[in-house]
Amino acid sequence: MGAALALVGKGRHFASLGIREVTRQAGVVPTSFYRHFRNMDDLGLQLVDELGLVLRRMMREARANVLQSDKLIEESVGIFVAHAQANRSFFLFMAQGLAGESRAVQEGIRSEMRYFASELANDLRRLRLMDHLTDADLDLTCDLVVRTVAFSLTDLLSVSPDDDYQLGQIRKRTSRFLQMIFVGAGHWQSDGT
Amino acid sequence: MGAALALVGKGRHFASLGIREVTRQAGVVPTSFYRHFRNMDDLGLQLVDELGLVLRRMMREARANVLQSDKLIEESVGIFVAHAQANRSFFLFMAQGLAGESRAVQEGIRSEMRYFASELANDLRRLRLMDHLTDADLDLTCDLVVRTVAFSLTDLLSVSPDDDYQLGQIRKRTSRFLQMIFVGAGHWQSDGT
DNA sequence: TGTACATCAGTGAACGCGCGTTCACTGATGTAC
DNA sequence: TGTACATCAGTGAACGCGCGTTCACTGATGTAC
Repeated sequence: MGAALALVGKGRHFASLGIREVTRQAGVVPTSFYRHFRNMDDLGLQLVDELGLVLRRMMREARANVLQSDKLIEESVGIFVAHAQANRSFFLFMAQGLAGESRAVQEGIRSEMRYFASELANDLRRLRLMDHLTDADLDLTCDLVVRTVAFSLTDLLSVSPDDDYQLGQIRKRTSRFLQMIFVGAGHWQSDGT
Repeated sequence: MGAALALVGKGRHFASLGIREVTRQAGVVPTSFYRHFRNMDDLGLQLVDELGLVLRRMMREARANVLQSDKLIEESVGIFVAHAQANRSFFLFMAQGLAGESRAVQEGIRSEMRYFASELANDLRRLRLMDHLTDADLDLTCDLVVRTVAFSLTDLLSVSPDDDYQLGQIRKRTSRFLQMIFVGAGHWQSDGT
């Protein structure tokens, strides 16, 4: 699994990887592959599971650091960008998988995103921000937020990992996106939408 | 090119297609491939060009139909969904290419999206909606709109093309996303953001 | 403490097959005179 | 109107190579008695 991730990290698309290629990168004989996976799709699914762990770890850190900040959005985006950098290959895999070949992987990633959005909704409810929204509208907002952040992945992963200027630009732009969404959510239904 | 699109339409990922596979689908001998393309990347780039035409055609139709409507957003989203259905394979290719293997294809699609966003900004300026926004903030808004719509592609393309119920759901959800963004844009800078 | 056995990741040879790419070719269509 | 030539999409045989997958194997580690 580490080898497959490494290849994705080097710019390859997961759908184009072969078994021999992955085992070669892993420094192991091709036959060993079958000890662990039935085929590449199976490997992909196990990567999705591990991706889930990475995301949960990120969420935990975000919750710990953000509560004591007055700049919730900037802080959250910062943590997201930092995690995306630290787990570049995982997030590349995620971005690829959303439009990937395997329906199962696609569904898995989508479900991780749904989970993420619902956790975000819980947090906002707990913090009593957005109290004027119905549950359905809060879910809508959180879904939009998660999508926006996920799309930023594409930007993030296409610039060099140590181009700090561009990274800063993306962070700023993503923060503004989220601010605009939250302004929209703040005025939702209160005016004549 | 049609053959490659057809394979993508059948659920294959562009990155995993081979030359022999494409020519087989085209009903032609493998050698013929080289009459038209240098390699698969080259084919991808030419597909991006054609994708541009498809998008421009869509934009033209949207402009023609939307102006005389009082429900700008629903109407626009409807046209988008209709085009995405009619050119399913093209839009699948677009969704794949955003996180694809070829940097050039990626950049091409991204640039089509930028163009789309800037045209949208021009239209909004011309219609004198959003007059209170600076140019930079209007661009920001339009970028966010285009991203949101593009992300909906992923939803759209993962449901069966004739599942009208789900299609309606996606259309409704996407419209609400855009409404929320425009509410946000409408209150941007006017309150204390 | 020592012996026997189960588990399991990794090995290495072998298979048939489809891959990308080369080459010299054919045959239809358009163009010049 | 007819002849000669250029252009160009497609042909078909051939190449060497890497692919996925099978098989019987080795050797280390853990477990039972």
